[in-house]
Amino acid sequence: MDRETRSDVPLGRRMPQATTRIVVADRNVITRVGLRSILERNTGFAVVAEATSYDAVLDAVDEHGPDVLIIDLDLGDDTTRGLKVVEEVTDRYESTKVLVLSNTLSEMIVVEALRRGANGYLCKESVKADELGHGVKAIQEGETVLGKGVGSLVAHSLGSSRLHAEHLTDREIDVIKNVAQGLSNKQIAAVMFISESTIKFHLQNASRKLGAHRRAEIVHRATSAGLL
Amino acid sequence: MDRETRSDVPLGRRMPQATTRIVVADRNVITRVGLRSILERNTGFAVVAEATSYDAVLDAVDEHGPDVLIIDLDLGDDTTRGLKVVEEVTDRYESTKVLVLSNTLSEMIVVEALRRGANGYLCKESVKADELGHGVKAIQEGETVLGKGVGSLVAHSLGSSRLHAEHLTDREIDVIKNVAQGLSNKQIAAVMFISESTIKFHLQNASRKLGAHRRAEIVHRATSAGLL
DNA sequence: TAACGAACTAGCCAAATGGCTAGGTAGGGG
DNA sequence: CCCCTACCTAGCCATTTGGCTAGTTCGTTA
Repeated sequence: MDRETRSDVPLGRRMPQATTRIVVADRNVITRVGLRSILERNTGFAVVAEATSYDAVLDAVDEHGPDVLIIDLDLGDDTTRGLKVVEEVTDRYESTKVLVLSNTLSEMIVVEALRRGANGYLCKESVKADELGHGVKAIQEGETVLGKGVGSLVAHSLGSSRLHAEHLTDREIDVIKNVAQGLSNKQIAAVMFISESTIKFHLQNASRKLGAHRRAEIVHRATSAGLL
Repeated sequence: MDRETRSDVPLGRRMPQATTRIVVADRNVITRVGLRSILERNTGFAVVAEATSYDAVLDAVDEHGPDVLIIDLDLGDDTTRGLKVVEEVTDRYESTKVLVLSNTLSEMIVVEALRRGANGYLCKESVKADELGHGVKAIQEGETVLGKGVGSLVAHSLGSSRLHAEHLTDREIDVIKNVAQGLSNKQIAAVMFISESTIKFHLQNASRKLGAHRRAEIVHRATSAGLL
């Protein structure tokens, strides 16, 4: 946005590479402090705000208009909200790049995050200290950064027939949650005030979407996809 | 405990509270850096070593004989190994206190960790920055520190009939893993080279131990207990 | 040695599940 | 207006499951 302004500045007097302003979003203090330490170790990076909730992320981006938002998708109870926030930020603030920093590695989540405009996806577990700085720099230069293991996941997804993993409907997720509690179809029908047939219908659809054939597998896949 | 000793020391010459030597064990760099930052913010704490694997923890404790070991139980593929490490450290090095710092909150894990000698259990998600320093100090003074939510979990476990949550056998876990993959008992029997009856036997036992009644629930509970 | 836990096997039966076909409704977007 | 999606319902039938009882073997521990 102020790219024009910058090009007006005489070369000699240009800021010695203006510092990259970063907003960090993670509900975990330890991670926030760790990120700040690692990033500010390199000069040129400044963490200008921290957020611990979805709303706080939006506020912080609104207020600071940072160059990069580093965000953990899991910032509250509503697990799918993180993806929506990514979409909102990349839609509304074109100059703000988004780097997702997750602890779980689910194909569906990665693909969805990228599809909604994320510029990078790193996995907390496997990331090295210097990869963070490099990643942020690379993202600023327009690259897309995929952490170790993430790239192959995306490739796999591209190779498989279902380009964008079909996502479960709200109703299907509700049913699966009840299945995970060990309820029978009849019991689920009772608590959801719908017919047992409908429960089976939703489970059939969920099975197809997840590529599962047994309810135990449905629960497992939905869990590891972070949908529960 | 050493209150007597202290009262012997002339007030003026007393050591300015000898620094607490800490070993941090976590496979995640960000967490390690964050912990170090937060702890060394307070004077009196020194992180003398970091470990990223079970073996490295044992080595580090061996070499440094720290006052406190802060450890994430999930340091590798073998999820139950963390508990064994806690037991080993508290058994062999009586002067080293152990503070477990986990990201998941499972009744079974908490209870097992404490039973094996852990002096504290905090949850990464909910811990506040100052709680860490306070917690380490408290542990050193012989207290047992339970983070927010952890205490009630333990209380609940004490109230319930099964004082120490029965833990699943290796075999049972193997079977459950296959169930999570969506295999039928017959298929599991085939891949494990044992009878279908034995599969059912293991699942019955696992059901009882986990308080589940359906295989989908078994998978869910085993997952959220971090056993898979 | 006796007791114990873990692993293993067998058979029975009611209930639950998976896999299918064949519908109906309401709302949104081209 | 028609198409598409989400949501809802019904019935059929083979297979799987949950829950039980009743055993054997093996290695460890008391």
